[in-house]
Amino acid sequence: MGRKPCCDKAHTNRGAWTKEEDDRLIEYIRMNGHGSWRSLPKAAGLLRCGKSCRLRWINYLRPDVKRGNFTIDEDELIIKLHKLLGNKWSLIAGRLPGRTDNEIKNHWNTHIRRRLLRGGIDPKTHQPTKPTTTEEGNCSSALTAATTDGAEKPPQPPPEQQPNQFPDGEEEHINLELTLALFPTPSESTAESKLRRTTAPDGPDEDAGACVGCCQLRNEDSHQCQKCYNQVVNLTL
DNA sequence: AATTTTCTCAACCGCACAACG
DNA sequence: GCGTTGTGCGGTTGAGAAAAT
Repeated sequence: MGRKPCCDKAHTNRGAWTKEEDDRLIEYIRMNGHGSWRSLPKAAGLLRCGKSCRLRWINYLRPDVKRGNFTIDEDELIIKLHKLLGNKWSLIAGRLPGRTDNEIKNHWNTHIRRRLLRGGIDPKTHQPTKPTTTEEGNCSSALTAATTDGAEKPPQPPPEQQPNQFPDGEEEHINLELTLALFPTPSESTAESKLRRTTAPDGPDEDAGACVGCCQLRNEDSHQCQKCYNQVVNLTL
């Protein structure tokens, strides 16, 4: 017995999508919604695996996908979120409207990671790979300093305008604007229902935090989740 | 101009997890 | 509680583009 494969590889197209396939997928989802990804390819007349359709839609065809280069601000936000969340690309993507987890993951691996290494920062721990000054050890400055393959370096704002700089070693808190859906709708993904953005004007509880491990709302004095012992991050900053 | 090397990123793969019967 | 199914996530691959020689 065992589980059926997600698709019949012998009868599915693989590799790059054609314009015709894209059009067909867009048209089908526009008319019917995606519904069950598994049954979508057949219904849409595509010789593709449901997973492949989903990926193509989410990463490329969705109308709200932002294409093009990442801005310095986006890079810095990615670094900060990565420091906080690790390789939770989908959560990081949730904080960058129009960016997909795959795009951010690629950007991290091909650009940011390398820049951090060049700047003497370990991209896994976000700590200096060797003893450095405070300034050198700052991920953001490492990012911009290491962008320097010469002319690539962007103009720097004056020090007082540098975003998210926390002198004196003060702990950095960034606005995650996270909230929890207690009663997720069926259409929401699991991760989305656990940790999703909010536009609620009143915002979350002043003392609330979210565990980066189990994604549960925590209203605890401690900075450690009592359930899974992961870090609890502030929701209000 | 031709060839080789490096880089980028779309797509695939396998696993984990939740939902359901 | 267990097995099956569907979905989503993170790691990895490989084709094509760009740069270097």
